[in-house]
Amino acid sequence: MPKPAVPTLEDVAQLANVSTATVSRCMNSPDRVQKQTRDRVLDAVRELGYYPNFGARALMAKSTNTIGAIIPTMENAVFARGIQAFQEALREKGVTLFIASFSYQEDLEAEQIRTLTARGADGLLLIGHHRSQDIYRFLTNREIPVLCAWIYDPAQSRLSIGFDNRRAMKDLAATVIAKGHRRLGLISANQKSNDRAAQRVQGVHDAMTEANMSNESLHLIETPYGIDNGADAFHALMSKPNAPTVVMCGNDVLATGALKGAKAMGLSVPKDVSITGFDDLELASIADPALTTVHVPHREMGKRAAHMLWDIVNGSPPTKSVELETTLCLRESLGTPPPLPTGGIISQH
Amino acid sequence: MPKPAVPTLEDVAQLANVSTATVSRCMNSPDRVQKQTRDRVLDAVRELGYYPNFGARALMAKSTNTIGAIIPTMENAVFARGIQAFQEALREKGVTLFIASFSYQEDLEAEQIRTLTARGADGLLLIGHHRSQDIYRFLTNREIPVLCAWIYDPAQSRLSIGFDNRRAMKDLAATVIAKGHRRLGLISANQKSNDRAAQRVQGVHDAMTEANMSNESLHLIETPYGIDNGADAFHALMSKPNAPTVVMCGNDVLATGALKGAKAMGLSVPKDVSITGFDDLELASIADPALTTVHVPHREMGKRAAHMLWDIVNGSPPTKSVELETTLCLRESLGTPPPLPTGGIISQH
DNA sequence: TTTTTAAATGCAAGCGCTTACATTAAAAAG
DNA sequence: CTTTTTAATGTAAGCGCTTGCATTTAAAAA
Repeated sequence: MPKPAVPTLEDVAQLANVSTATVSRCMNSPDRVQKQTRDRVLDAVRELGYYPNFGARALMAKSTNTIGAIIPTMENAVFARGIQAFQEALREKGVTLFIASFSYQEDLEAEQIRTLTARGADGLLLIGHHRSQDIYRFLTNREIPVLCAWIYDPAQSRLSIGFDNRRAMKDLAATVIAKGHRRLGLISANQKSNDRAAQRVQGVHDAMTEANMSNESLHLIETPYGIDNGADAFHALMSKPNAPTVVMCGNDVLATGALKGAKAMGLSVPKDVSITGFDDLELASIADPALTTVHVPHREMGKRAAHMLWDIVNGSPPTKSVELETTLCLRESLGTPPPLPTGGIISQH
Repeated sequence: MPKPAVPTLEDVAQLANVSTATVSRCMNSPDRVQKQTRDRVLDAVRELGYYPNFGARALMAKSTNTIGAIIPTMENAVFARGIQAFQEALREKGVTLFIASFSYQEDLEAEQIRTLTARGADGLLLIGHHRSQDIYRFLTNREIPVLCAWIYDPAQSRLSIGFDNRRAMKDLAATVIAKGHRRLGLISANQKSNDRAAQRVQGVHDAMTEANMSNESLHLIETPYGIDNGADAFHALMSKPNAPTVVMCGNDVLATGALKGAKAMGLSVPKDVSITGFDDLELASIADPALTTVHVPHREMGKRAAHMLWDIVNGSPPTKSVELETTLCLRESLGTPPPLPTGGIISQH
């Protein structure tokens, strides 16, 4: 039997002619061991290519220096960007980040939470507040520090960092309404599995209520993420009688799809119909016409989330959630409603 | 001292009135224990909210059912997309995926490799072939199965799945040259830290050589990832005397930046200057004008990578690397060179 | 019914590491 | 030169789990 076995503490100890305790000390608190011995040990470590076994270490130590992030999908640039910043900030603190995604399936998220926890994550970054009581109970029992990001909901007591999706969308909708739009279309992600999406829809309702508009004048359509889905939804919306004069979208990707849909239908934006997005991805300013949207500081959120979570894990939790500012980006895709109904099959007499 | 302590195997055993061995068997090979006992144990598990400690388990078992992926950055849609597919395919096999990123810093990648290895990853997905001997030696010693993705280089013996960056770019460049272009600009990512980028540059050289063009007629500029970096690079390229008639870009994001740069300089694409990309992100078809680029099947790559790595880990490694097909996407942004030099400060007499 | 065989379970030895405590050696004090 | 103090190192007990082997129990065969 050949012996490519990975070297253990014991092997190092033997080679350096010391006890395993000493080797361990060399790795964890080098100053507690004499320089001469330390050098000998370090040499052995190098020679053997020793690297401590994480499992064994985690078994003893309370802390693993690892935190986990569980996001819906990496394919959404919004998360990719924020998590990247999150990771970079953690790295500076010497913390390893593990990322897992769950494709917007709630049970899968729960599983990932359990997995990461069992693997000794010191803390978890989650997206949004919405999840089962069960999983929150689990987290509480284990005393796993959790930070929810991409959301700020004053009504929730749980610690979070993010922005007020509802208010941000309300502001945008109010602006839209102020432009004179009265028939609104809204393309949203699935509200059930995505509380941020739900809040944005709420925001539109808020603005409409404030403008004394009935909820009937909102055409809502839910669709999965993706440019083409946005285009399809747009088409569906505009094919109805009494088509909306503006189509608001829950995010920039859907909005870009809507833009594409408009082009396909031969509608000019914003002359025939206005379109808005949310997130302010680079996509939004590249699009033609440039997308009116809401700018969200994803990177800053990721970075600050890292610091917050670190503080929580290390016993000095911030006392309250952090609300980040969003800003309206008014660009070409939003205009005043056309003088006459567009795209509708039925015209008004 | 309160006792929110997380429940262990022992606790479950006690509650169910069996030995820890039995509980362990219930979790790992349920058929080796009588139904009646099993039910009792499972009830206890549920009641206590028990979840096995991964570290302890990894200490014993050889396999952890975890694989790791180490990518340059999540912010590049190309990886986000491929990894998402990778993850989904792994999930179907019940394998957990951990993702780590290294921001194109080689030493950081090495560290992540060590970390993931120490944490018991059964296999690793890496991007490209280029990395230090040291780290390959480490991987070999540990006998960690590794699969390199996003690359297919017949010259390398190491197992990989991907496409031939060099040939794909050569084909594109040949097409460009066939259009009549003789002064080429090339915006590339850093070649040193990114062998895919280097190969693409090589591809352009190949095509030029084949067309009997001297290397001097290629203006190469390296820049970090990002739309604005692409725009800046484009500007730099076009401000030189004897500006290129076509600017090829190492990826779609840089190309989109170039497009933006062209707009800012008042150059019309492709009338005044042609631009090409690589990857065929959604961005490419949304852009105006639509980007000529190379389509890469990122999702398929991710999915197949999952199966390959799984096979490797489970002892039935494929005998050879897999080459995926790329396809040229000829769109509006590539045209014939303008009759007269454009953008250049010096005109030719 | 007794013996054989198989199935179900328990026992206990670690996996590689950390750490309280014991031991030893060296420095400081008397 | 002995005694006290301190720094450096070793000893060994687990952390929570899996698993080979021993033991018990039940079913099958004789």
